[in-house]
Amino acid sequence: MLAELRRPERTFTIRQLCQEFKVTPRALRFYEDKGLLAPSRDGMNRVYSYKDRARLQLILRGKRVGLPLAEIRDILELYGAEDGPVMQSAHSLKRFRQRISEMEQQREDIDQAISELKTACERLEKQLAEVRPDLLPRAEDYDQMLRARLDGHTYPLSAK
Amino acid sequence: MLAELRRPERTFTIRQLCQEFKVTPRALRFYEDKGLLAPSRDGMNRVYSYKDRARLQLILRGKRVGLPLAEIRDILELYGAEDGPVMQSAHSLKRFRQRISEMEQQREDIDQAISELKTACERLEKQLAEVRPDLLPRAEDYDQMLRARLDGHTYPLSAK
DNA sequence: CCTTGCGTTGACGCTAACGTAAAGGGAATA
DNA sequence: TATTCCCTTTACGTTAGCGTCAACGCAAGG
Repeated sequence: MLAELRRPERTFTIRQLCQEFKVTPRALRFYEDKGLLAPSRDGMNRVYSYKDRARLQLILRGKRVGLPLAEIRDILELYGAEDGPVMQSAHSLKRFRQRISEMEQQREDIDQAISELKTACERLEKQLAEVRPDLLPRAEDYDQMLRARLDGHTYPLSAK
Repeated sequence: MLAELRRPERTFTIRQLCQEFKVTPRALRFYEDKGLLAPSRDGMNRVYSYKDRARLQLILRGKRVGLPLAEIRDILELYGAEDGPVMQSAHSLKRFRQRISEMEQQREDIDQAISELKTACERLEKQLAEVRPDLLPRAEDYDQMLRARLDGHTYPLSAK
């Protein structure tokens, strides 16, 4: 009984999660409809637990790297199922390994794209500096650049 | 006149590019329709140059990292335009910088996802080893892994 | 001449991932 | 009591990115 006041006892309304993660209620209900979330209910209303919140984080991360919801759902199931028919697990294993190598490829693509976009931006900036120096990025923008850079590898928390 | 026989004189039919990059003619025409490609013509027929091929590579890479075609088109225009209205370039510059930091975020997400998927796979594999060792990956699968790794930067992946 | 094969341009179809009302329940507040 | 929120479900609308015919042109081969 004492152990239960840990912390993860907190729950969330749909609005709270939506504001925190910048998504719409429609999206959350949609994910639920597709089997990615399964919040409990208080009467009619949805009640999201800490675990649900964690799942939502995973869902959104999956989305950012371009996974379709169906894939994300499969991955989430993998996390929550030590059980289940083993044959299916064996099959999942293959697919996940494949996913991994795909994502490694994707990582390379991103690195490439980033560096190319960077050099292209520099070129554009130089050209702009010659013709219209007044249009160049100012303090405001550098501020944003710095924040991005610092958040990058100093604060592993980020997630916004 | 002598300089013109460099190499990039080679051209490609729509089929050739499609086979090389594992896309359909429909896709190429679609990209053209959306302003991402502009091959020359031999009568009615499309003739793709080396530059067109290069653009296609960029398009596909963009797709793999999750960029919408419209974004990719803008980026491609950035590469080919020293000219154009400067004001627009100034605006583009901001957007591209933003894109860059988005993609850096995306890179982190992918790294996270990869390592999580890897540990999940290992867990699953161990569990499988105890119950059904006969279902574990065999030579065949390693073969496929190797191929994936080697082909890595030659072939796209898609998710169909 | 006719088929085979690769090319073309519409035009309609389809899936994913939501957006956007429409219509209503239940609680708190004016 | 009436208004105001926040929640619910059902259902149709929308956008991106092609897939899939349909109908036709042209060139080579049998």
